[in-house]
Amino acid sequence: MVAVPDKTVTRLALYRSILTNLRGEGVRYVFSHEMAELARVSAAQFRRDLMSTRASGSASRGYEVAALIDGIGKVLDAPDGEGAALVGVGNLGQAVLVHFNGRRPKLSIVAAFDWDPNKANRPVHGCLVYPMGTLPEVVERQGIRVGIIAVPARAAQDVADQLVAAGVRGLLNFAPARLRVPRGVVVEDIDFAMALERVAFMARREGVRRGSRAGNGRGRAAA
Amino acid sequence: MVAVPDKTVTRLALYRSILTNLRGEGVRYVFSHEMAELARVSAAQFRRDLMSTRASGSASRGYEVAALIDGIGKVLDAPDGEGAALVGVGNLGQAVLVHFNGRRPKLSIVAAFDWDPNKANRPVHGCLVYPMGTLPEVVERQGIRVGIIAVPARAAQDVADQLVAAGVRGLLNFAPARLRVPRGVVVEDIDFAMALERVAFMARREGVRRGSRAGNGRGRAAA
DNA sequence: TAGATTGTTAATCGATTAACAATC
DNA sequence: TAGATTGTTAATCGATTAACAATC
Repeated sequence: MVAVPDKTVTRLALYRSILTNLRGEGVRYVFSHEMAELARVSAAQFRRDLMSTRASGSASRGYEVAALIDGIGKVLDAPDGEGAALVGVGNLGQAVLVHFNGRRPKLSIVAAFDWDPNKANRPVHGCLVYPMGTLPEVVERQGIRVGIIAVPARAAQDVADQLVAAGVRGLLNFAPARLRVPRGVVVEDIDFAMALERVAFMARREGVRRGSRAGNGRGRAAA
Repeated sequence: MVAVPDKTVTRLALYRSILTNLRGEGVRYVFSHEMAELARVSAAQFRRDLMSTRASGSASRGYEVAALIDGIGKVLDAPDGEGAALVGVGNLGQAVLVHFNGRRPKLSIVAAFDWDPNKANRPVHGCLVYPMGTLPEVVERQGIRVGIIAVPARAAQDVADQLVAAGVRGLLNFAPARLRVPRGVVVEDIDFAMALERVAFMARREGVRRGSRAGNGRGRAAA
């Protein structure tokens, strides 16, 4: 696996998301400056990021959308596909299932867990919900390496410990709690409150600025 | 308003989240190296970030938790508080309401909107839900400047346009769609699928690495 | 005091941008 | 062809880290 910086990974995922939408609209080719505008990066940045995917374009037609999606997949995806486990099937967990449903062929949520016995043993949004007690067995048996924590903050550390003990090496954590994990386990936090604070702050700051092009590309002009 | 880089803003929000938890546990003082471990940054980074808050510590006891929370608030918060509007009260919207509920005294969701007439005109998780048609009037009357988009992708652009037309200058967007907004409007995207892809990739990469300290601080050791 | 931590600057590191020959 | 875009390197920019005197 070639060394790809984290920020490049983030952008590649974004490019793929945009490209998948474009493909859905029937677009076959894109120029770097078109992609750059959608992704809110510079065209040079986009071209440079593509080097890690080995995808190439032509000066006359730009890049073939399908080829880019393939190329990015070769970098980002596990060759044989990968399954993730979701813990917590409340409002948030269900929203995650819906948002994720069939978005990526090589990565899907293959098992969900919940404490509520009424939710167990039936599918929710196409994913079977298991009783919480079966987590170690199910995760281990299915070789799941990625976990999604969508439980209240007070339960998050316990869930993380269980997932890690069962073999999970990457956690997507929605709970507003700092998880302690062993070295080698990756944690990515998504905290709604923090995100909203950031937006509110930046919006206020943007209001102060005199329409300069200062900043990092956010708050871009419309077409 | 002093110029604070976006990344510093992100970290300040994180520090406050951690500090609020610590205060809840009765912790009065912290050293920079303790905060740094929780926030997964270097101690120097933390001390440096604090300079923008004017908060200071003592060599013997470290920083006073309450003073730090105050100092960060002076940088991040609107002096008189601020309200946000939520559009879409499905699973995701409700999860956002619950996660956000009372977490920040100076920033709260003051109005929610939904197309479903059955949801309208009654409170959900403490927030009144208005019929979609009243959005322009309610947002304008309440002077709301921040909006949260928790609707399906196909409706996201229309909602964004409505919010912006009503005066909103910052959008937190959960829909997997690229929003086009006028210059001066800030958009922050939260895409579950992209986040999970990133975690899956980094977890796989971490597995390949030989326990070096390479990387950017993620995947830290437990105590 | 001695040991540890804070506040702050200079040095380093890495990512982004600018530039341009090669290509279509 | 002429004009525009791609692929890739060198220059720039900014953020992070290292270092250390001042402080408790």
